[in-house]
Amino acid sequence: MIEIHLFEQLVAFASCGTLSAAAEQLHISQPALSRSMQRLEDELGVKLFDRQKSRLTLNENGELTVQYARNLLMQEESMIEQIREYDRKKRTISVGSCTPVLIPDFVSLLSSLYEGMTISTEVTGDPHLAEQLRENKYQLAILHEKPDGNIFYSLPIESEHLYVSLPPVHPLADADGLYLKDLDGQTFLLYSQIGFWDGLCRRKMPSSRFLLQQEMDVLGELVENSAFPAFPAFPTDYVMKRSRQETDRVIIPILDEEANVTYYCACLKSEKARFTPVFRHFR
Amino acid sequence: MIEIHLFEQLVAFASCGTLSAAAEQLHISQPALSRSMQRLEDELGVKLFDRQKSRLTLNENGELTVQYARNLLMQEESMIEQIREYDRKKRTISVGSCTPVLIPDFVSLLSSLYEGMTISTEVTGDPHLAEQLRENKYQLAILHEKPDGNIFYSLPIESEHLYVSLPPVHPLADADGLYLKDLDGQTFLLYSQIGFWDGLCRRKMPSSRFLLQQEMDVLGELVENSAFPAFPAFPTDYVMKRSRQETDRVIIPILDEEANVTYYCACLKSEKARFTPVFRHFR
DNA sequence: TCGGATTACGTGCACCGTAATGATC
DNA sequence: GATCATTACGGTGCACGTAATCCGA
Repeated sequence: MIEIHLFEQLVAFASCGTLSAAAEQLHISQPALSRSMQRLEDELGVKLFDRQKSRLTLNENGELTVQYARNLLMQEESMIEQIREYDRKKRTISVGSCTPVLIPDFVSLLSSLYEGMTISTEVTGDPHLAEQLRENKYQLAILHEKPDGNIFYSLPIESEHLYVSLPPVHPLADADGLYLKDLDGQTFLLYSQIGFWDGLCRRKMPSSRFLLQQEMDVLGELVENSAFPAFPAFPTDYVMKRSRQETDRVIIPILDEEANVTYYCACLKSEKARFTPVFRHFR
Repeated sequence: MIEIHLFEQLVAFASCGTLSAAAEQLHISQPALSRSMQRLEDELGVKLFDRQKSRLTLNENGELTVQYARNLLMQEESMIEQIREYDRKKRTISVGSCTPVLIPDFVSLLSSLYEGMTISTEVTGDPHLAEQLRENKYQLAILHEKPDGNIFYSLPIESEHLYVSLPPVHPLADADGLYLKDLDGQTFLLYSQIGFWDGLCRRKMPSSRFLLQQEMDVLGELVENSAFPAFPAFPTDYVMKRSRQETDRVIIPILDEEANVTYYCACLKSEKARFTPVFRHFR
């Protein structure tokens, strides 16, 4: 068995061209590297270099060995990476959600139920969330519809309604309710992490422009100080229930059928047992 | 980068079940192995074992790592083997021949032309000799016909005629020449390393039985002291020219067209330059 | 003369083995 | 008490770095 660092040093030499350069790159002395290469040849029982007294070059054996060695090193590296990844995955619960609003509560719930676990969350507008759940990219998902396929277990956990926030001076500000198509063509402030709502807005209001905001704070600021209608800007009932902010904005419900959403929490049936505490909490 | 001997030790532990047994197998002390495993966990940053104070077992990470490690070790082993093989191949010239008779001279020719090289020879009746030459199983081949395909370079080097050796009392012993079919049905002594002649005899004399002899000496002995007809038993002209043995056997030429053979020496065109000294010798 | 490889040589520390300790059956 | 793992400790070999040497452009 030949230690892998010898191959590593050989590859360094192949990349650098000289022992001195390679030694520097490896942070060892030149003689040490020289001896290592001699030892490598010795242990292989194969000459790897042409020695012209003041110049060391790889011969055919050497070139071949470098190829193999690169391969071996990559293999070991990837192996180590996968082991670490495997371990990490076991101590993290990965949640994919179509909406940002439920995340904080959901995370604190998970944290209290699964002590020591890392909870990682991702908000995505991707309609293939269920597939990613199946592929184990996520262990839990929050979806805006019940996932089909009998490999999933799911439970409705919350419902939400979409509102639009308008400035009082807006021509539609006195409506009791609005369809999205009524608003089509206007320019909106839109939170970028809005999840699946994003797709709905763009589909129903194809002529509108959306000014994406990464930061909720910035969005709030802009909402207060501009005449743009805004999504979600605390316009969904879930958020409204919780933080009744002071604002002069008019909040108008959207009448489209799709503006009424029930969120489902889902996991693979095979992991149902693991997550019963979560589901019990919502039942 | 993690040294490979740590993985080797881990695999040993997995095979043996306890540190003590593994340590014995590895010819190191138990504490040394214990520390190695701790270091492995440390360098991976991943726990590999369940420690129950007096019993060490692999956890899930450990099982996975063992799988990967076995793989890596096999890969390294095979890599080293291939490097050595590659080197060895460069210092040996491998010759495949359809006949044994030319081998001694041919080997001594090669030995004198390519000092330091190992000459390895194989006599084969396999009709796919040319293919094996193309596939680099051999660098040189001695064939009984010119190989076709313009990837080969070849030169006729010798011709040979097949004779049969009969005891004087044999009913056909006074013939001037014989066709193989005249001999069909009889039982022959046959040298097992006869190469392609073997196939010819069996094809032309399907009803005959052949008593194969591995040793030329034994064959000679049997020829002298039995009434069986024999091949080749010094019956081909090439051999006859060189060693005119004392024998009371009658040597009769075979009249079949195929009994007259020209041998070709061949190599890949791409290796022609390397072997010009050989071909020059025969030209 | 400088840059690069190898050889010579002294040293430190990494790793080993022995011994002791702890734990479990 | 036997077996097994871990910790403690002291010794040693080995690989390292520095220095010297050799060689070639």
